[in-house]
Amino acid sequence: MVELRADARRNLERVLDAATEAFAASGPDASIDEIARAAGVGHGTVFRRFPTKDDLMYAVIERHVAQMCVIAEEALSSDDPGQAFFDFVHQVAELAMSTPGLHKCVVHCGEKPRGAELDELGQEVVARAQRARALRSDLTPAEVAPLIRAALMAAPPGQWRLFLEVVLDGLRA
Amino acid sequence: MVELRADARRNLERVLDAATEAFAASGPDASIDEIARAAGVGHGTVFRRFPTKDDLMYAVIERHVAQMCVIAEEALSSDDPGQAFFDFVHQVAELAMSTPGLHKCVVHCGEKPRGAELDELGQEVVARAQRARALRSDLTPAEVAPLIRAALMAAPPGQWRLFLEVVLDGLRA
DNA sequence: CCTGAAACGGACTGCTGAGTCCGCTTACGG
DNA sequence: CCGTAAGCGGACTCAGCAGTCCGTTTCAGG
Repeated sequence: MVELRADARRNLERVLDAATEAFAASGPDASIDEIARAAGVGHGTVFRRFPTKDDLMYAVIERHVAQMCVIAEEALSSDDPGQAFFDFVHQVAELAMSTPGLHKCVVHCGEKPRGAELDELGQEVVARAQRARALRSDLTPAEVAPLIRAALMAAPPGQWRLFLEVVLDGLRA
Repeated sequence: MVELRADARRNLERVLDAATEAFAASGPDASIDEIARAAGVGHGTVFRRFPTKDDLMYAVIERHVAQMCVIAEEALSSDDPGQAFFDFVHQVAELAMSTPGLHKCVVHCGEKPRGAELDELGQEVVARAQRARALRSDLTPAEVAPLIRAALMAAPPGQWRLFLEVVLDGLRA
């Protein structure tokens, strides 16, 4: 890809905007047709840039996932592993729940964009908190994220912070 | 519906058996074709008895939901509302998680077969426990079930009891 | 301005799954 | 054992969605 023609660049931008909006509204179920229509292009145009729907989704959520990785790395560099865990969860939840639809996409994509990296970092944050006796350790580090995610996604619109508190209370050692 | 011809009754039974198995295995995503094939009938036969897929699902899960209603009513007649709540949750969870696929169907169906009734009973169980100061009361009774359900469904196969304990610990006053 | 490569977009394919229809089959009462 | 209504089942319609193809349009450099 040397350079993008001006109209192509414009359309690419429109597609990404429309896709972001659509995925935010409908999660992974948003259809390519719907996105193309909203962007004012034919859906062939979408597929030229993103060979599959998942590729488009990766492009849309990459920024989010990367941001979460940064937060995790900050948590890992803290010298209070317990507090770091709770701060980390709150920050990531805030980010995820600002656009629940997109977060469903992150879950849907699993390891693909940088999900594996994020998982690994998150698990290390948990493991450190457990070693510091700030968290119950009968759950494995890998199990903590699904539990928290499930609680967040199950909450009615305004209530996710409360649901999160309940689960975090249950997780404390 | 006066009487059912012998072959019809036989087929109806086969369909219900196959549907139960299929829904248990795949949740609400099981297809009518798949069920009809497993039952050894054409899918037209399925639709004659159950005009829509949901109707078939209702028939399959009705027994489950009714059973849960009974458990809820027992809990309501206890004179220790706190303990009754925890016993109730454990029993319902045991029932639901014995066939997670069917439970997904129950959730999918929402109010239809007797879901509204079950919700109401469950909420009363919660409310009584809250009044007895056995449960934190910053959640509304209607919010408790979704939270617990989410935790159960998010658990890896063998771990749902642990996930349940975590959430229940978080819910205690 | 003029041309060719890049980009476009919509018609098309292929798939899956719900729900309908109707000609054929079969149970069962007389 | 026979007539008929109940029952059967698969071919069919309809809809939605991912992904492909190709004739047409448009950008941009010479």
